Parts: sequence; C-alpha cells; structure tokens
Amino acid sequence: MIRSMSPRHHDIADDLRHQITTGHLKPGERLPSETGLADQYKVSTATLRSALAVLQGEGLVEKIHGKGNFVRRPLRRIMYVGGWGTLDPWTAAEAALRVTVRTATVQADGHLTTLLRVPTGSPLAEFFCVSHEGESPHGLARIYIPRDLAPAGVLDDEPSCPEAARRFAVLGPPPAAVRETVCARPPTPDESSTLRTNSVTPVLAITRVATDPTGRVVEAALLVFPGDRADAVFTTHHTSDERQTPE
Amino acid sequence: MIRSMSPRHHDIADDLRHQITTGHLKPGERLPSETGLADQYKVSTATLRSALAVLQGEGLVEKIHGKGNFVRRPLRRIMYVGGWGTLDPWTAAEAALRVTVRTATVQADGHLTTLLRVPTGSPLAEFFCVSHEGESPHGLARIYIPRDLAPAGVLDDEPSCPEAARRFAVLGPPPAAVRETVCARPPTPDESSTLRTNSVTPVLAITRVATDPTGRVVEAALLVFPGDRADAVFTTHHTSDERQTPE
DNA sequence: CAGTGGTCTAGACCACGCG
DNA sequence: GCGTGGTCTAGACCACTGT
Repeated sequence: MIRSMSPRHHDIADDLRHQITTGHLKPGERLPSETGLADQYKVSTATLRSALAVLQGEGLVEKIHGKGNFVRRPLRRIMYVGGWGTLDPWTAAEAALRVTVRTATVQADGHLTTLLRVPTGSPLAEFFCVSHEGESPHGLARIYIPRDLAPAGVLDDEPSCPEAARRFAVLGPPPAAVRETVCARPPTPDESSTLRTNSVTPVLAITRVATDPTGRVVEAALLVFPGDRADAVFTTHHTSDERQTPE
Repeated sequence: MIRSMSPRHHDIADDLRHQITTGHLKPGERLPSETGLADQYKVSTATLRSALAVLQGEGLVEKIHGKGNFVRRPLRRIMYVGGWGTLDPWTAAEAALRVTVRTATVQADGHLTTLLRVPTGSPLAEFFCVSHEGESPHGLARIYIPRDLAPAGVLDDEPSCPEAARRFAVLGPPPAAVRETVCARPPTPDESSTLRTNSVTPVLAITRVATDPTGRVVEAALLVFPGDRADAVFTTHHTSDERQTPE
C-alpha cells in the first residue's frame, strides 16, 4: 500500500490537467460549467471546485466570475533580470509593456528606514509602478529613493506618464552594489487585486537595495510579480580571481 | 458601497491573525479545535477551515493531522545565497543543518539535456539532497553533473552520508558563470510531502546552471525551498566599469 | 478508544456578466 | 432573467494521534 488512495479532487485535477496539456482542451477554451463537470465526474461541486483550485494555482486555468473557467493560453513569462543589468522589467519599453507610474513624496518609516538606512521621517520619493501587457498586469513595484537623490524632473510631474518611467530608468550614477532578496509567498489582498490574480497563485517578491560606491543606499525597491507569469534571473560572473583550484 | 461585504472566512482569518500577532495566541500554542472555533464564530467547519487555510498560507498556522492547529513559532528563515558565494545552504554545516544526500547515476533527458547542453542519454551524476533542521526539512535539491566531472570519491559512496555533502561542497574548479532562475509556484505533490509542507504554501524554485571558463556546463541544480521559510539573496557588484553617467 | 483534522456531499443563497 | 462562479451550511465518513 504505497501510493493508492489519493483524494478525489487530485484525480480530477490530474485528469483535467492531462486534457489541457495534451491539447484536448485548447488554450482560451471554456471548460464546462462547474455543475456540469461535477455531474460528469460524479462529485459534489465543492470537490470539483477544489480540483479547479489546484489547476488555478498551477496557472493552467483562469476562473472568471459569472463567465466560466478558461484554459489559460500559454503565458509569455516575464523575465526579471537581476543585478541592475537591464535596470528593470519596466525599462523594457521595447517589450511593448505599458507602465503606469505614480510618484509621491513620503516619509520614511518602519521597514523603509532600515532598508534605506535613513532616519525615520526622512523625505523619500516614491514611485508606484504597474506594468501591463494588454489587459493583464505583469508586475508592480514600489521604489523608494532618498528625496535629494531623485531626479528633479520626475517629481511633481503629471502622474501615469510613461515618460516618467523612461526618465526614471536612466537614473543617476550606477550603483556599486545591488542586493536582491527574493521570496515566494501568497499575495496580499492588495496585490492580488492590482495584479488581477487570484489568491492561490503565489507571487515572487523581490526586495532590491542598491548602494553607491560610498556605501550609501540610493534605492530600495519592493517588486512583486505573479508567480505564474514571472521568473527572475541572476547571473554571476567569476573572473578567476581570489579562488584556489583544488586537486 | 465600496468595501463593505467581505467573505466571512476573511473576517475570521483577520481576527485570528490579530490574536496571533498581538500575542493573544502565543507561538507553539494549540488553537481550539476546528469544530470548537466553528461554534465560536458561528460558522460551519468548512468556512472555518478556509479561514485557517489563509493563515496557513501566510505561515502563521501549522496544521497537524490528528493533533490540531498550532501557532507557528517565529520561523528562522533560511538564506539561500546566490552566485556560488557560499556554495549552497547545504554547505552551511556550521548552521547546524543535517543534510542527507543520495547519489545516483542517471541518463540525461528532457530538461536536463537542454540545461546541461549534453546529448540525450549522457551519463550524469545525480545528487538528491534534503536539508533538515531538527524535524523540519528546509529544502531539497536535485543536482546534476556530467559524470566525467563528478569527483570520483563521492559516487558509489554510502548514501545518506553527510561527509558526501561536505566533499561535494568543495567541488572542482570554480565556475566562470552561474545563472540562477528563480520562480514562485505551488509545490508538486512530491515536494510538499518531502518538505513536509502543505499544498498552499508556495515554494521558491531555483534553477542554477554553472559553466566553467570554457563555457561548458559543469552543473545544473534544481533547488526547492518552502516559501515560508526561505529567502534567496543575490548580490551584484559593479566595479565602475563600462557604464556612462548621464546628465 | 476519543479527539483531532481531511475529504466529501447535497443542497442553499449571493454576486457577477451578458443578452 | 438566466447561467455562471463564490460563499456557506449541516451534516457524513475517513485517517491520524494520542491514551
């Protein structure tokens, strides 16, 4: 008795997943209604819904209230490139991404003071960015910069201006070091609503802290991407320096 | 009517979360039974369970079948350091981590051939690692190395030998480049059982590919960490080289 | 064994999208 | 209005942990 009894909703999820991956159900197609599927599989609607929840978490199915369950079209995954390489996904204006930016001036407190290493109450420029591709948001970012380091033109600009994003991208001198902390977690209610994602798909949350050559923190960014649409890539090069080669 | 009606299970989750974060419920403490809480909140058990599922996803509550729901003690988060810095979390033998390793020889196929850039069927050394701290697993890794590059001593060794892990840590010459791809996703059934995590907490999945100075892929690693216990950190240093300073 | 969580049922009612 | 998914109920039975 090693792998026999498995929950019914897993079996159903497996079956539907198989139908999707084999093309039996095509991308964009609508699945039968939940009551229909429940009858078909001879289970209650609750059981069937928990099966769909699995597929939803895997990004294979999208539920739309009042319309139905749909097979997600193969999702173009976003690539977040770490290390300030190409500054941001937002920078990829070439990638046909619409970016809306809202700027504000806030006062440092809590996490921000420790991230930016500034005293509580320090003025910060805040950039709240949402990148879209068509209808679907692809990521959001809250970027904080010490007020005196923020490029002058970008503040008090008209908000929601893609131009601001561009100008923001060629920001100041390059940082000496970028430290990015990545974690996976369920989205906050805010995030799941702005990203138009459900509460079961996890998000990739990146905290990026950039310091200049003097060691001063010039930027702290809180980036959030839907886990089913984004990867983060980090490349490290070792120029054969201070390391000894064993054997 | 903008933000009124919210699902009952969210209210309950909020209430319990509040009780936990304010210390009203202390870490390690057992919550009342689900039927008890259901009575208390005057909801059905199903509703109450979906409230607990939220907290579980946030890592605040741990469910143990047959015993109860427990407030998680503040979890020591694992730090995965990217860029081959300190090779692995497994390397942190100092951190009191038990690591069990199982070695095997497999033949490349599918993803592995593209990751390692080797022909299908190439012999690979496979290291299947699970790191524990006390009872709870902290991460798992499947590491693949072209057979001819694998250190001789480590193969066909007695499995589950921590010594193998150590020897594995000081592997060959340092790679010239490490490329790590990070994503957040729900765990596979396998992963959630080996990591002793539930299916709602996402995992941080890292695919690491290391190449030597000649461009040959010397290692491909598939690392999986429970999202509620692990962060990955990547540090990039810019030595003020080929970059122009605008304005 | 008793008590716990895990799965499931067969309904009910509500909220949304669309014609 | 009708069909959809979203929430919820009041149970039932199974599986696991302790004594």
